Amino acid sequence: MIYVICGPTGSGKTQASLQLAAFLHAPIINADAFQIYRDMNIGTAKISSQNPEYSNHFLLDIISPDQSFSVKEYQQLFRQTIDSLKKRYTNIIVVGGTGLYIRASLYDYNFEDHEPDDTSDLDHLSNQELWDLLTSLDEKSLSSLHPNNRKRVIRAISIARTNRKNKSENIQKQEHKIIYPDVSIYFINPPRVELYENINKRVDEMFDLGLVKEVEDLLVKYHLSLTASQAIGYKEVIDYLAHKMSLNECRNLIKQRTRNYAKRQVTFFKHQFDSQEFISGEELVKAIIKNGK
RNA sequence: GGGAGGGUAGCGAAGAGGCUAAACGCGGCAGACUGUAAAUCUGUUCCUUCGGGUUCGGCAGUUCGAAUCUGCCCCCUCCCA
Repeated sequence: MIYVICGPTGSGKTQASLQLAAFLHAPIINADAFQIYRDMNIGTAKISSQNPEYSNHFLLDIISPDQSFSVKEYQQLFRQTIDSLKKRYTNIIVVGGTGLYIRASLYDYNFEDHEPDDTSDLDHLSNQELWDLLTSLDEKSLSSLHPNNRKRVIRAISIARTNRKNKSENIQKQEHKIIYPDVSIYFINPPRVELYENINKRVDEMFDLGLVKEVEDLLVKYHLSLTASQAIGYKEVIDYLAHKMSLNECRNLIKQRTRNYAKRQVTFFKHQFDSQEFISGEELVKAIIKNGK
């Protein structure tokens, strides 16, 4: 049985996963795009490596912060990990807040074979010009995109011009089903006010734990990759260290962006997954334990 | 006490007689999501029974018509004393 625990940051996923892991004798697979990275600990609210449960985690601390990472790589790693863990365990827990990673891994997403090509030749084009270009290459993909969403429009163009199949064809070929037979998805969705308060509190705690120092060390040790440098809590501290804002502004900005991010996560989980919803991690754990007895 | 500049929607900030329920930004709310996803993007945001109603510090005026002009009053900031 695969137990997927999802929810916004600060909803209590980690705590719930640890309790469930103990109850179900299950390993935990991380589904968080930034806990993947080594040496990014405080800002990602990662479980401490000192915690005895740490060794029970997979897909945690597996990539160096100077490396880029993508859903496709995650999907591969996830499926390999599930396959090997299934030989040893009857239950597996998946926890994380990165909806796309979870969805791409669970569902029959099938990313194109070719690496995305260099799209720098498209940079100077206007949104409208990109849109027109995509219209000529893959008209069907237009319906799922917005002209202002450059990043996605460029991606669709890139796929269409480097692969045999374009994006819309590829998606059409999929069945949009979960590929594993035994998955249950649990969604922790706390009341908004409570969630936001918790996020604010947690950001303060991160600073108390030495977030600024962690970022300083990170910058000394690595040249952060494009993906790693996008982490909330890190990019803001980097700007603070570059004297672009005060410490207080930095702290408030992190809180702000984390709240905004949490809202986006809620939207994703609410609509992209068929899940059982709980208002807290405790409720979730209670329900599963009750069920298991 | 003298002088100058201000008070606009939750916040910041435009607007200087009609085209203004009031640009824009932030925040809030809602949404999208198939290779950067802690990313990227969209919609909405005075009230409303969708007919309309009530707004731009307050009151009183001018005007066919005022957030915009006049008078008085109340606050705020800065300069001189």
